[in-house]
Amino acid sequence: MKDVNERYRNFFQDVYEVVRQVPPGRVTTYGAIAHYLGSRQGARTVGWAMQAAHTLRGDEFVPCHRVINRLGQLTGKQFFGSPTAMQQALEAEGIVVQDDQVQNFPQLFWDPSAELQP
DNA sequence: GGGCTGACATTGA
DNA sequence: TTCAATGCCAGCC
Repeated sequence: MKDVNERYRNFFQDVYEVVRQVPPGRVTTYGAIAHYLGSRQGARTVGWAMQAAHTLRGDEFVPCHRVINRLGQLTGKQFFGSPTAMQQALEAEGIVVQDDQVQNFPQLFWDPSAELQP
């Protein structure tokens, strides 16, 4: 609370933290992360954080392939270098992806606000 | 220094 | 019911 301004600065950091907490075989959405951060409509910024995240690596690695839109579509697959890399990554974890769309999405959905408590 | 864009989501009509 | 407009933050021109 002392630094409300810093909270925004940690927005990316917080996004990475949440995405890293996503267990294998599960997926989350931009809105869920944004809601967890306190900004429902900030989902757009979360997507921007993902773009910056895919440039990171090593300790800062973020499983962006587990982050998709609420429609279950692999919107950012094109940023993985290969249009199927994201799908391959998800399938490797047991997630069924068909036509760039995650099957049983509601079942695989992982809500940080519900699973992860602040 | 100011304005636009971007891997989305929610609300209103 | 569906379509359109709005809101958010950070990076880039």
